[in-house]
Amino acid sequence: MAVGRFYITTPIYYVNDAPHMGTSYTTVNADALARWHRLIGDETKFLTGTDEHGMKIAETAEKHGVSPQAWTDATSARFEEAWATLNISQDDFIRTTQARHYETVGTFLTKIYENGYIRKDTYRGLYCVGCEDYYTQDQLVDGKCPSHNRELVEMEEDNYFFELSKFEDRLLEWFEANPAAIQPASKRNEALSFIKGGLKDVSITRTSISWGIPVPWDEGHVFYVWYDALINYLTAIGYGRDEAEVEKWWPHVHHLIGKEIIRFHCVWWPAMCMAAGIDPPAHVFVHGWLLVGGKKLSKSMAADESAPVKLTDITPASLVEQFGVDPVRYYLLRNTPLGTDGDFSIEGITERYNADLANNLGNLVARLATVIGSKSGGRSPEPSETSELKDRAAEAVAQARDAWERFAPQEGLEATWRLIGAVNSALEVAEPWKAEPSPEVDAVLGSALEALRIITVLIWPAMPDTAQAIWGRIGLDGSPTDGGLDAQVLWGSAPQARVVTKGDPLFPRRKD
RNA sequence: GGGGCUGUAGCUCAGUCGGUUAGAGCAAGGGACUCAUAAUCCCUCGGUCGUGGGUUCGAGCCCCACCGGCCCUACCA
Repeated sequence: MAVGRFYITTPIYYVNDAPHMGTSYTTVNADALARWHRLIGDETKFLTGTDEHGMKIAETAEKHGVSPQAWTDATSARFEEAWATLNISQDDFIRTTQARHYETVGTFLTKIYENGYIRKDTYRGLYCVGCEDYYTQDQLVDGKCPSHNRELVEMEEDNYFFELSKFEDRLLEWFEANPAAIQPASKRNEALSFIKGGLKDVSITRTSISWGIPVPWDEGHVFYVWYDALINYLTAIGYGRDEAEVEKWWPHVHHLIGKEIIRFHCVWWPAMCMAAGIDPPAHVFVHGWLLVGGKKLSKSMAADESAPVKLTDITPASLVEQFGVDPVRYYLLRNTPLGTDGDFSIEGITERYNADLANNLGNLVARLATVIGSKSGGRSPEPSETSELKDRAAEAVAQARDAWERFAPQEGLEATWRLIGAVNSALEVAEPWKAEPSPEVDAVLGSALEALRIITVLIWPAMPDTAQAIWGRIGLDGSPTDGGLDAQVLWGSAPQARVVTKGDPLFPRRKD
């Protein structure tokens, strides 16, 4: 059950890459979860942002003839725009180039340094001048740099190392004591077996680059990009600046991440927290990847039709333009359970759109409005206390609540769509369009409308615009979130005799 | 190469602790209906649970091998 407070984060996205459907997947899921928790009345903090340091950024900026800061200002803005397009409701958008982040990173890592978990050492390795980075022997292809195919040179550099190896036992204990800290279980096992395989200390600073956060106790060094990035979750709650805020939100955080960064979030990050003397994050939820199964996307989506289509080639804006924001959100949330890999295709989204949105939900809104218009004078009739739909609605609410609590938007929406099916089915049985206006007909239509009202509340976290639109059509003021879920899902709690209007189809059926 | 996750109906996915006849939605076929966006409702079809072994009274589930997909291997949700 809700603890009354909900802090959820996405990873911060690296600004060298444009926002695409992969990053959108994470962000939309986090947004819907945040919205659900706001709906049930939790004090909610939803954090996303951009990761802006590192050599690649500096290089790219130079190539464009601008300063790294100017470059990241421009690219970070693209993420904010993309999230606006997807109706993302973040409470805070963090950038690692902000002063507050420099401050928190300095405080946090100094703490680890003082606690004795950071040591200076000389890093010797094979260095690729093209990449300006080190490689290990087993990363090489034919003894050469995998991306530049050139010979590597033996080099050495003074680095600070985080003594990750000292945390093996403590991490294992933490995993043991907190079986639900990393979900799903399959991903937890993955992290666990990585730890059991033995941990090596990690190099966390560079002297060869300057676009990063300087090491407070040794000015010639900057922190390596991943080490400052993870700390953003603390920056946003004022670590080192506002202890009351930290108390309030930490460690009860929910990190939503993709499976490729398990290691950083489930091994490094908890160890870093331990080293700094704070509790590790309470919950890391790892989702899978959306895969494009070899099906060809339309020309407007892919730059080159002959090339294999990658998810990262699809921009949120192009999809939203084609389908609308809520259908895109719905598809991402509904089609694949969080935690396993899923399939992404234009055929898939079209199918969901037509079946779930146009035929089931959209058509229900339309048919109900029409029949209420002809049989109940266009005013919302009173729902029946003995309607079967009352029980079905309560059931859907309970199932949705349970599902969202478990980070399972897919199941929450499934439960909601079962209720939509029940309303369509109930109308079919009663056939109110055949009868003369009567109290019995009113009871049928009033109950169906009341169920639709509850459906509207339940879809709000996934499709806020659509929920608001239906809310208006069924004659209600304000928003489906007013007063919170418990109040809104009370059967018969809405004002009666409201004006119900039909309007244009919410989701016109698609022919493609 | 090494470490790991995964494979269930044409498609997308459930399947608890090993326990009767493996479920849902979509798609397909049939019927009903005509309020509604050719929508809706009811019924039906559809599975050698990747392959081959093993453990067990009993395996989709546990063990081994192999095959395919994917992630990590120190910058990709």
